[in-house]
Amino acid sequence: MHFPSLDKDQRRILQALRRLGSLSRSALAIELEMSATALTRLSRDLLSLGLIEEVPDNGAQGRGRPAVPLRLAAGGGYAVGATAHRGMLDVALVDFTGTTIAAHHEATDPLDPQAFARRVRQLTHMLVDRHGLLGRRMLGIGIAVPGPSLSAAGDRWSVVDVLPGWRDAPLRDIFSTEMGWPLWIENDANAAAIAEFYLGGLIRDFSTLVVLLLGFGIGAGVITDGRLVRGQYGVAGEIGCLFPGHLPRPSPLDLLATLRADGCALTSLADIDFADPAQTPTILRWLDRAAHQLETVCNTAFAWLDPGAIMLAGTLPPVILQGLADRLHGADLVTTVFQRRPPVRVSALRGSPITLGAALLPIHALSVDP
Amino acid sequence: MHFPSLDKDQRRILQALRRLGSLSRSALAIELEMSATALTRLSRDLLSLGLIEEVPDNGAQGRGRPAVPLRLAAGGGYAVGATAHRGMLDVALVDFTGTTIAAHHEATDPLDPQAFARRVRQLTHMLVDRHGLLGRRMLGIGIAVPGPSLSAAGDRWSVVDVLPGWRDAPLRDIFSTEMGWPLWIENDANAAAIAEFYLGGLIRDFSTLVVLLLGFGIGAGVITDGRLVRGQYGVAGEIGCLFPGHLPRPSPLDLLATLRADGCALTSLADIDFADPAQTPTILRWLDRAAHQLETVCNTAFAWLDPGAIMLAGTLPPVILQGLADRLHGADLVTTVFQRRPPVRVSALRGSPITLGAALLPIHALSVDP
DNA sequence: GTTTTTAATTATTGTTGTGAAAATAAATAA
DNA sequence: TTATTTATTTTCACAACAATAATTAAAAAC
Repeated sequence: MHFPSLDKDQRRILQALRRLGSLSRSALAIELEMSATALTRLSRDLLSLGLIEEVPDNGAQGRGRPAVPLRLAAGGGYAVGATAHRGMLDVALVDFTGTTIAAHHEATDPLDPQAFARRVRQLTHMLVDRHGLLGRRMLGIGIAVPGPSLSAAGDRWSVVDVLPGWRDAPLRDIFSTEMGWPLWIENDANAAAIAEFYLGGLIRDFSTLVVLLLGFGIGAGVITDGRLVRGQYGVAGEIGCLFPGHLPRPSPLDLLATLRADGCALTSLADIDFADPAQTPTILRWLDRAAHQLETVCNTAFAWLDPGAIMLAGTLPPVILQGLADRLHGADLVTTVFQRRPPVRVSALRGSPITLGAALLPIHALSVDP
Repeated sequence: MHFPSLDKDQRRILQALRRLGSLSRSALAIELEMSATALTRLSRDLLSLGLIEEVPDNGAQGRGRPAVPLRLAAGGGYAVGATAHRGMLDVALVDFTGTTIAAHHEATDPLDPQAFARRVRQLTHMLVDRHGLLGRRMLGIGIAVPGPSLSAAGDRWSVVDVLPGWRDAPLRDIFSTEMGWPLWIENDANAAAIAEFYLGGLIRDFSTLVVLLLGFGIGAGVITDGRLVRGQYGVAGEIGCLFPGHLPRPSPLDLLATLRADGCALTSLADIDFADPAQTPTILRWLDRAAHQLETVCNTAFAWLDPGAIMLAGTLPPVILQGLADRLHGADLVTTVFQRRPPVRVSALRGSPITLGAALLPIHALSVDP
């Protein structure tokens, strides 16, 4: 059922192309310290698997036979990602380069895992049909769930309890019998980290990064040396617990609550509007307070993990995330000890990093050795 | 010059034996999901390299040809570890199983890197001679330095400035030209983490752990999935920066300073004595305060890394470390969110975990793929 | 055109690793 | 003693792979 697992050298080629875009065989051979012979064979295999392709018209390059750059082939396969929120269902379809082919977003009644899996299967079939992918290689499906794993194996998940029937259910069994595709289940913040890594371009410059996901609550995804950090029992990055339960934590719901407390009649996160004069003062106050709380988070992230970048992502409007980043840039973070600017940035991904990251999980698994 | 690098499967065998002690070929074949044929070949190679050996008289086991367990061979090689402190020089010699063959501790004038390397070479030759290791396989030398790396490559180090001429010196060049052996340089807390992992028995139960090293200042070593976490620029685990510069941090020097401020005339850490009635009250107060400060450290470690264990190690008397651990056990750490007891323990290693960990670096490098 | 240059491929050859099945080893049970 | 059982080793045919050198390809320089 699984796509044949790739050789270590084949994975190295794919990862180099993912990092550097396109490279000729000879450049790859130098980059990866392999012989040209080996590279010919490996690239032939990858070409015939359809995972890479030659870049067509490549302009003049001077004397000698022109090099033919290779790049990842969009048609190398596709993958599906899905997320469950309360009352929402998100599905994304990406090609082998990670580009979004289609994204689907719908409001639903709260679904139990079985119903969720059935609906995701339906939607997948619909999207596959609509985009003419029938018969093309399905690499698998990634599902991002809010909440940490209950086991290192990732069979059961402590899903936040707004999703009825999810907590402690054997999600892996349920999903894989319901859908039959190769399956990855991952924490939503970890999925977002994967998305920022591959699609946000961080893979070009960094091997270690942290993604702060301001979503339902607040969580973090950590990648070190190109690998997700899950911890001994799968709860690494659960930074929500750093905030005492009786105090507000810097999450979107907290902003919503703050706005309501100040008399703004909002029904959902979507109503938050920085430009609304009724909201601006409250939002500014919240930004100051939330940024102050995030200082601790950033400081401890630096101290423990030394990430090359800390990305802010989540459901908040970009303006508000940028407000947090600006305040953190101005703050006295511990990076100054090492004479570095705090590398806090705002996610620039179009589309939900959670769902995109979920869709990238099957592709990520092809690139990283087990 | 390097010991021939091992096959991935050979490394898997060594790591399984390091983890599980001793296993017969057939048990190994099952454990590692290899064929008996492959295991015979691989174990023959490792036997002829002298890295493993058969366990002699193994009692009755029931019907059938008795299984011959294999184990790591002490004589498979030896490695040297060295640490520089202010006015101290520590060297340890370990065999391939990680057992200490000899340890040497001496007081010196502050040494610059060249002089340090020369002295370590001298001592190594002396210990090698004294223990009849001439001609035996020298796997390399590990050097633990206090302070973080200045680069991901680990060529230059931001060594704490009590060591004159170390900071920002090209340590790798200096040491390797001076000694000529395969060389690893590592942060002292990371070295301690390696020691706890292999010698403290944590490798049996955990793949993710944190070691809090209360040494000159306070630092941490992090291992996730059996690999050291160094971060993007090599400063992961530098948790000293979490404590504001103008306030005391929970380090041995701080305890010393606290005792002195209370009128106890101590000259060095070695004079700290919990049983001394003049010191006890101060130490108790310090323990409460230090444990409270460490709560934050432990909480953020749990939140970011989800370690299977947090080990307390360092130069403080075990009684005092145990006092910290007891207080942390009683504290309301965030692990309780996940219904777990905080797995804080005190190092049980005999000998300096820093120097032992340094000596294990060449051995660790044999086991982990690059 | 011919030469030169660089890129990529194809023999060629030898090495290495592989699992299946058969053989051997060393014990207990009958 | 002989049969049985389990562990390990050997045999063997074969696939994967790598490096060198020779070859082909496609362009620019002459």
